[in-house]
Amino acid sequence: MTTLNDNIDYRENLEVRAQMFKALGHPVRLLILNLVKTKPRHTEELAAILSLTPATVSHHLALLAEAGLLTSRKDQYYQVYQLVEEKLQKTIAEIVQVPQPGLKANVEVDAYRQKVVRAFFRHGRLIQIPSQQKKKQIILEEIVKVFSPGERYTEWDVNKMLVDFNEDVASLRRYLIEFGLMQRDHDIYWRVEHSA
Amino acid sequence: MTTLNDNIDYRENLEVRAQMFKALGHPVRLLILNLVKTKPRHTEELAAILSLTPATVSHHLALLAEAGLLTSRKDQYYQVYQLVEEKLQKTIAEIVQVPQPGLKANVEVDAYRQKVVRAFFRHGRLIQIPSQQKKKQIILEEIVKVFSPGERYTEWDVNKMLVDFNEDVASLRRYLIEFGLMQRDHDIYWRVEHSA
DNA sequence: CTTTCAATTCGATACATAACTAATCAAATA
DNA sequence: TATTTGATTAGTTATGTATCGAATTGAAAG
Repeated sequence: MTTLNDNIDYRENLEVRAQMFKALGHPVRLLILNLVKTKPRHTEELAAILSLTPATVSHHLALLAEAGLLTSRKDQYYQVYQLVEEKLQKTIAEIVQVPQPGLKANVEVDAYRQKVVRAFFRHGRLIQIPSQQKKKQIILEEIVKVFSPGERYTEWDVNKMLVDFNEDVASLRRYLIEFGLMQRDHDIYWRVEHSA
Repeated sequence: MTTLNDNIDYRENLEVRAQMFKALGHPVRLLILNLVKTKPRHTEELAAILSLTPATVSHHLALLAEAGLLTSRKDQYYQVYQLVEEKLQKTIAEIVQVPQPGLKANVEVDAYRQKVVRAFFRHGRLIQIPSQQKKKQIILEEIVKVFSPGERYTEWDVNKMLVDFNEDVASLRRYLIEFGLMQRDHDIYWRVEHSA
């Protein structure tokens, strides 16, 4: 189960990782990383090389340090910045990847389903049969739930159950077959089991 | 040699890479990448999942696509976005790395040296001996150039050459020895060769 | 213990970005 | 061909960022 705390951790993690990419998302900061890679350097030195003021460079260095890409130490008068090599060894994919792979995704997919369901059902009845396949698929999957797997139904049974959703039972019946959610043999209908 | 065109290419490359990191630098866009990773998805679907308007999601998708992280195709009514897996397989280091490693760095290091030199020399004379080691090092390295490697100088020779820079020849002589740029044996001085 | 000097912080300005609503576009269906 | 509908663009607002000059800080040197 996803608890409230999990979600907070998850969001924060996400922020931290976005922050790291944001730190990398400026040409000056990429230059700084490359300059610091050859050897540790101090603020004024970088400012002279980059033709920027120390104030501006200090700002960029702070962002890089906050993202954990640089560390700094005092040397004589100077604040010397050094690259944290390990941070650069991961692939983009490793950082982008969210911790909970399956779980979260399933919860989220429901959001779209629910939106479609809410749009087409009112008080348990189907306002209108959607013309678009993706939406049709979703509302048919909802409707087919009233049929028990394994049980057999006559066409009259089916009609009686479908009319609760919409007057156009003929279309609904046809679509349920067409989308592979039900099958028929002459007058006998049954719900199709779907594999995961 | 670095030509003007090289520098333009280099800058543009830099911009492109910064742009790619910038595209990754937002929590919503990281979520989108993760959602699209499981399967291709369309704008409206993502909007529903993320509780954002289609317009906003469209904006994020455009940034990700421009960075080459997503491709899209039309499917029925929908614009379906798909992950470009290869783009995520590189390490941060590979992307941060500038094309010209040695060359550029050397040119840039000079910027700081030149700033220091300009600050302490006027009309070829040393205004003042810097107290800070890093700066002292730089100006001494400049001064020592007047001595030819391999040649021998008496203290009187040395003084005569150093007085052109500054009256305080005693200090200059002492520092040149101290910083390992020259060596002496009694009255004979010579310039020290440095290895690369 | 005062002075020096690089680094940082502050304040201001110009520019960029994220979010929404509303308008427009373009493709698929009827 | 007209209509539907998802996607995008345009317009707007609030927030965030990059840059500089000036003021402040704090550590090292005399």
